[in-house]
Amino acid sequence: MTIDQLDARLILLLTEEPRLGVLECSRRLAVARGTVQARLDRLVARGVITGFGPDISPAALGYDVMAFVTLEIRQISGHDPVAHGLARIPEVLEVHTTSGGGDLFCRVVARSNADLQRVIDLIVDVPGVLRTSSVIALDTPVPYRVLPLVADVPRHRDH
Amino acid sequence: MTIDQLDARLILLLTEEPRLGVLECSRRLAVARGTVQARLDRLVARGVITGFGPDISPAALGYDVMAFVTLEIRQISGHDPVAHGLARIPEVLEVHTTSGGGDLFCRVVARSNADLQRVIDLIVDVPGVLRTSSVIALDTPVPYRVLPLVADVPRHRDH
DNA sequence: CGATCCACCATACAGATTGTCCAGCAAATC
DNA sequence: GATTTGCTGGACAATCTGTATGGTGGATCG
Repeated sequence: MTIDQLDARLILLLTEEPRLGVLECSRRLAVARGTVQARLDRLVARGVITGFGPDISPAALGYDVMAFVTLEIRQISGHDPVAHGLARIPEVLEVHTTSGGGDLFCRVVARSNADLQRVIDLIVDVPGVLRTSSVIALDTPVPYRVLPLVADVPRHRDH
Repeated sequence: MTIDQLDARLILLLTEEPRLGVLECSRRLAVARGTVQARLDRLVARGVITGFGPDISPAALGYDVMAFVTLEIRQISGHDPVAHGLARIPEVLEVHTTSGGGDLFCRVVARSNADLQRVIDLIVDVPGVLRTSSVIALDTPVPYRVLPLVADVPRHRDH
């Protein structure tokens, strides 16, 4: 279940210039348009490409502070209800359960350091949350990326 | 520096159905095509929309294991060289410097738990890295999202 | 108050792109 | 050897894009 070189090149191309249409891609990749179309459909069907949504910068919306929060939760309450409660907080951008056991881990944003306190208070108010410990991200030397993984396609013959 | 309701509706629409063209958007939002075009341009220019790249699922590429790694680094070496070294590892998806001080925080993926060990070894080999502690993400009850922030646009009159 | 600026609407037109279908081929599969 | 799969190259109508125009109402400013 891997992707081949053409897939990788297509993904790379689209990542660098997302506005490209199928036709233009086919020209750049020197393959037939139908091929690009088929590959794209296949990548989406396989779940490799999960979407083409616009990428939004929370910072540009005024959410300048980003932090990672580890939650200790009450064991008996289980992960799900807590995760549900967290999902209702817009500033909570993602939530993961961790290997630790009774812990959840989440990424949050806030408009300022003071605002972060408000957000953390919201989190603490979620039933089942016992304690939180947060770490503020000051800088992001390597922003989220996946391309290196994609570019790293050797001669896996697929299928 | 906020966005108004129309911007928000446009972003929401595009997130839900990214393949929509400008024209179709204008129909759905009941505004003129030129307006949508102008809004989109403005959002991109302002940095609110940072791109339209395809979203890739590492899991679909065979990277089933995701983990968060906290790095303790040698103070004198500084953040940057270390971050640089980390950036060379494809499995390192993002790196943040944290409020702690001598710490870096990163998200990594791997093909398996055993493979994670390999990745961590790569990280430890980066000059300046003293120690690592990693937490494996078992599940992701709330996948990364930004829409709630966008949807949360009251009557901020912009400008 | 009148002039001006700005965002938006409505419309237009040429050129390009999309969705779709078809036939021919080559390599891999059974 | 027969079949399936993936790619090519071509073709079509319908649609969309880039770009431009003029007109309108609201807000700002001297």
